[in-house]
Amino acid sequence: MIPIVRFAPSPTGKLHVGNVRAALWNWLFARKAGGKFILRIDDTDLERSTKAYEDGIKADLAWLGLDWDRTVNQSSRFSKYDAARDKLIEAGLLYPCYETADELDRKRKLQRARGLPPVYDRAALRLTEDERAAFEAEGRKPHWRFKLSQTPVQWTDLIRGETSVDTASVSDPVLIREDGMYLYTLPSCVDDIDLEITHVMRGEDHVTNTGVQIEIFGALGGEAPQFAHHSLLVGKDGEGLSKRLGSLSIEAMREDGFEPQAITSLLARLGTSDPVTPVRDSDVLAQGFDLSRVGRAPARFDMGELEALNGKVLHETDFAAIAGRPAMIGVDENLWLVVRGNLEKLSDVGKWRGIVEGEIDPVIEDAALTTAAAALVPDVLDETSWSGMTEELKEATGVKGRKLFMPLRLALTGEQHGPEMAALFALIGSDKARRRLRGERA
RNA sequence: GGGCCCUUCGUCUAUCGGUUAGGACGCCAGGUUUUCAACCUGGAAAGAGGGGUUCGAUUCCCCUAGGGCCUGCCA
Repeated sequence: MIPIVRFAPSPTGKLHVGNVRAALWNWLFARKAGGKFILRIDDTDLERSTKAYEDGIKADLAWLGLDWDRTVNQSSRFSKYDAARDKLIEAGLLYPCYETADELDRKRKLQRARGLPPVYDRAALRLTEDERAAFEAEGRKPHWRFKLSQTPVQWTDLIRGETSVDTASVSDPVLIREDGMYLYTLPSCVDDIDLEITHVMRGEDHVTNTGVQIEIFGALGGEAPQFAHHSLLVGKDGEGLSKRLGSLSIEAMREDGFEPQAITSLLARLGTSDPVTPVRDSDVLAQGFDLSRVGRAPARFDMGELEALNGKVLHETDFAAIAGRPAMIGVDENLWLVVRGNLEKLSDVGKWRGIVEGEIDPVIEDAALTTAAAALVPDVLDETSWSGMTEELKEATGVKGRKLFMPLRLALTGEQHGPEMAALFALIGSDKARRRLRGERA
């Protein structure tokens, strides 16, 4: 049996690190096993779902290199959900309710105040024909709830092990809203059956849903897939991530200049016992992906860690792999190899290109030294010129070590840190080098 | 309030009752004829607290504390 998994975002917002971790893990799981990865767009909420968000989600996934074998929009499958609805009604497992949202809210508050769990009391089940007719005559439209078995539901979770949810402590879930719109629960089960999903991997915020959905799978006559619930990501300080999702959107990260491989390298292994390392090839991540190495505690997502990893990804990137990027315009392989080890973001390459090809204001720390150096710059520079010049300078002035090299670096690049000077020196050229060493803008 | 899950170096984690509690990232120091990166060597760094069970608990049980999630006509 080849695994078939799905990632099922609602197009009501942007993808963020939490979402993407779930998407990535599903993708890795499928990739490793030679299975299928289905992108299911959960757009049953016609009002909140937008094509723009859907396109954005697809663009983000594509950018991250997560390709899908098939894409399905729930909004085009309502007839299937209708059939499932009818089947459940016929089985007596889907019943109409007439409480308003306010009434339900009041009930819940009352239960809580009395220290009781806020579970729906099934009052609608006790409605007589006449009472129902009266509500309908009032113009009330029903919403529909699934009748839970009120017994413990058990499954072997691929991450959490033996897991159970007692559906006696859960409200009968509303499957269909008053306006006839399907909520997430039923379509998800219908599609999982219909698309022959074998494994559902999602965040642990869905654990209770899984208990409910296993009953729905049964009621629909389908076989429940295997489940794996991973812990959620939390922020650097251990707080829930939901508060600052804005800056954590994949779109924002792309705009910030992060490499997709940095994101996938971190998210694939964060929260597992595998070390986080820069991995350019996602298939390598896939081969090593193993649910038995996933921890159960919430893992911290730290932007600083991503930044560090982003640099490492760049340091190992070959020119050919990156030459086509907009930030690389005007950058040749030679320059790339010289500066890549000093990049944090790809956009930094522009700074170094400017230092080599453009003009800078030299920083003169030791004018006597740099002036002396200017006189020693050969007319034609190659990779060996630097050591020759610095050697002569050392003999002539007696200055050595950091006191010798740092003033030269500052004058020639305007920066305290940077790539190997021998290589940079040659790229800058003798003319410009002389002027910079004399403190002239060049 | 109720339910579920979680708690080992700063971070991610290993440990299936007996270990000098291991690794990775990060950090610090030294080396690599200057810096950054890379690399090499070395180093500091952890069992939330309290009770049990046991010859022996990081490991099993209970309590407390802390954190996450659920508790929607959201997904």
